[in-house]
Amino acid sequence: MSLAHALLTSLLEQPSSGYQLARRFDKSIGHFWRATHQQIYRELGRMEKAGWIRSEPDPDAGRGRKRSYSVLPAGEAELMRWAGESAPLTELCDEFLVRLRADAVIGPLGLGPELERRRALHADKLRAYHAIEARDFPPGAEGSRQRRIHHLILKAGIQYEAGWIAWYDEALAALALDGPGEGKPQARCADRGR
Amino acid sequence: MSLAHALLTSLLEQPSSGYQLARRFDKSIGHFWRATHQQIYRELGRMEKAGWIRSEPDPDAGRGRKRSYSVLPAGEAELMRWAGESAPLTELCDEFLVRLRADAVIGPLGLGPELERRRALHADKLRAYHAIEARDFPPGAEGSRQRRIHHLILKAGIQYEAGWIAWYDEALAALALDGPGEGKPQARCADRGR
DNA sequence: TGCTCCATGTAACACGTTACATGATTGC
DNA sequence: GCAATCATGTAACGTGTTACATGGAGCA
Repeated sequence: MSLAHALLTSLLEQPSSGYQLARRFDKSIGHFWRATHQQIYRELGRMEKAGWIRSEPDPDAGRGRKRSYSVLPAGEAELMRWAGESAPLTELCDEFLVRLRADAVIGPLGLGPELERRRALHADKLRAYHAIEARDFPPGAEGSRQRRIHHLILKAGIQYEAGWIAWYDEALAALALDGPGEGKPQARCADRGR
Repeated sequence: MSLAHALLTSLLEQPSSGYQLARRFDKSIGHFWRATHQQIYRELGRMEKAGWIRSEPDPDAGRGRKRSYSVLPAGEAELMRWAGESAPLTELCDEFLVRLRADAVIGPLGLGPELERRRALHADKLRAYHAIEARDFPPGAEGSRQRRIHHLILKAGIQYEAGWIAWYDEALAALALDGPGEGKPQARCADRGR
């Protein structure tokens, strides 16, 4: 149940509506913690029931049924309590590695293009992170503790993407040893028969 | 639903009972895909109903009610079909980064010890992976395509752990700038009042 | 009028986790 | 006999995903 705590953090930074939170999650926290709007609404409901947050029916304009949520002292206390807890490591868990292993067992399946595609996607993300870094954390500026932490979090993303890119390069090189036949899975499948 | 496919791969490598699969998942595939025995039994039931695998009631000895599962042609076909699919990237999703961000918002919470603890855990895993690498993939040996792929998968784990270790070192250095007061969360909490 | 975006929600389902239950075999 | 381990399962729950529904606001 740490989506609740991610939301608390986000609401402390700035009180918002559920919709805004969902959109904001696409940036900042969303880089390392995904949530759909349904999850967020469900969680906001629970948090309000628990007394961690409260909602005002309509803060600025009279349009729609927009609600703005803000954190109550109990919510801040809960966040503080939770942040001090120790949590298990997030383990590496990647579906593509299962596919690779399957490929090892039942002959070459022509994963080359998918490998390239994934490498390109990681490269896109890395570029995006670097752009954010250049804009928000220019070299030379020291920054407050808060900014240093935000920078650290961004660096985790950079490190993660760069690591995958390096690995995909290695994988492409290692699988290229199979030669051009790697692109024709059907032939190999027929070979195995069964 | 890719636990099913991980199990198919594992069963193709060697037909086993559910219990053996659960244990085997602690090694090999388990390094990047976790599953409890309950999940595995549930999934094996579904897969048998789908005609992907079959079970023999008692293969070797007459002990217990052990069942041995093996992959049927339909299961192999399904695995091949699935392996060729393209899947979205696994995104970075780490609870601790949420805690860090919370720490940035509501003052220093003394995350230093937890940071050290997590770095040490990653270092343990890295050491374990390196030991496996030294044992199973000695330098100089070329190996078959299958072995190269297994090595690649292991390298993904190594890369992942090494990346986190580097990041934690950076995080420890960046947060050490706060000085020794970082170890006393209570004082800072009181400061904020509210 | 119809289209798109803003904003909130329900319902059903898939997946993973935790707790608990059961019985068989092995070793002291 | 008793404990530990092997081996399989049920039940309940928490979280995440997908599909669908609703209605207001702004604009062509």
